[in-house]
Amino acid sequence: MIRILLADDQALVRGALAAVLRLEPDFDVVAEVGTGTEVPAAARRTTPDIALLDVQMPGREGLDVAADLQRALPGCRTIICTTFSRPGYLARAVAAGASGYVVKDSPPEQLVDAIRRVHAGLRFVDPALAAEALARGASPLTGREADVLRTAAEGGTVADIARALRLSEGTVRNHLSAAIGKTQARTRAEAARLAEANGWL
Amino acid sequence: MIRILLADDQALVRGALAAVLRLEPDFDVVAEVGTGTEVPAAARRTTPDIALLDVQMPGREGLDVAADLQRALPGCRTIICTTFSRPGYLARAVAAGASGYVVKDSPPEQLVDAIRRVHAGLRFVDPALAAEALARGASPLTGREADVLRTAAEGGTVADIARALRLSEGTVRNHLSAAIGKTQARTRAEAARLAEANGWL
DNA sequence: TCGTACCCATGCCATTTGTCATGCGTGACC
DNA sequence: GGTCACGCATGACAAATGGCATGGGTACGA
Repeated sequence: MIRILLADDQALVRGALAAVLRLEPDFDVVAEVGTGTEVPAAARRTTPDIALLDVQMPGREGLDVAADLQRALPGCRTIICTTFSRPGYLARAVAAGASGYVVKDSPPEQLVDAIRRVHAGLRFVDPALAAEALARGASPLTGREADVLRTAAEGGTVADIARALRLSEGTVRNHLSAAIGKTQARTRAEAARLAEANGWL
Repeated sequence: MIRILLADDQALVRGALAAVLRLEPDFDVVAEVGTGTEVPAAARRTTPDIALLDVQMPGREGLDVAADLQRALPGCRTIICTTFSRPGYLARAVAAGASGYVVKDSPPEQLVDAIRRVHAGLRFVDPALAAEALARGASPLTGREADVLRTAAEGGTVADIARALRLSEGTVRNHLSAAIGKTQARTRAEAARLAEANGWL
């Protein structure tokens, strides 16, 4: 039996996924949680073989949780399962030690297939996304530029960003300017959109 | 038997939902489609009792499709099922003749319950969302303000928006200014975020 | 040790943006 | 017919923004 931990904040989706996974005779969904913070405790309690994590969850992001889980339970492999096919997310997932990456666009069989492969010690990455990631490459943004752009995405003024990040306004403008240039955008809003779409934030 | 049409662009979610609905002995999922444009044809072919529509789908939005479906197959009742609990969406769903509105956050039992109620001729709206909608009220934006704000959300400059909407730049600035005032924002980006979050776009 | 990359900051300047006042036309409503 | 809300436009002005140059500090690898 393959023991599975399921983490997704949308109860309807989580329940439905659990139902479809339980249809496989060799699958056993041993835990279902709705937040990232619950994952470590649930994993220690149920010792799953596979942790299926959504990227966006209240509390802690799936990508952060994956890294911790990797250290705490080396026997448990993680698969990231998300709505967003963003190259940057894939890169971060791999860096966090995830063994698989499945996009929610793909058919259910692909998820089942991914779980079997990862359980067998292989890796699985959505083919279309893998190609996309290779084409787009890594994030051109420096850490600070990403911080500033992330805060700018809220829609506040330069003063707001500077206050939130405890920087001078001039510095914020410089980082924004650099980010706008690197993303080939013309306004910070566009830069934020592009960076977000690529998973660079 | 309650005949159900399922429309959701995420194949994994769609498949999982179909699986969980098929567990109910009196439910029959007669059609599964991944785009809004496929819905009318599939509905005519399979004559479902209930159409379960996601809001965001490629092609046509679920809300638009709902209105058409209402006219074409009066016997088929629609339930909107979406990730987003936005008051504005609920208002538009009701206007489009939908009989139910379920948020994907809610547990699977609630969806099953909603389907049974709607099939029985009742209405069903997620309780938390209904309260939210009452509290926030309708959109304060005029049609043109919403247009401008929607275009502004792409991140372009005033000139871009003016060109896209064939308006003068001054007019665009006026609409933006009005929208910023009404949403109590301080930048157009913030106004766009707030309006989007409320489903006013 | 040097070069390089990054972070932080300051200052300057042209452009863009947000705000306001004002005007005109249209359609809805009393 | 008058009033009102709305869309569209123009003009003007203060503030915010985006480029760009410059300089200092730190960390890291050659």
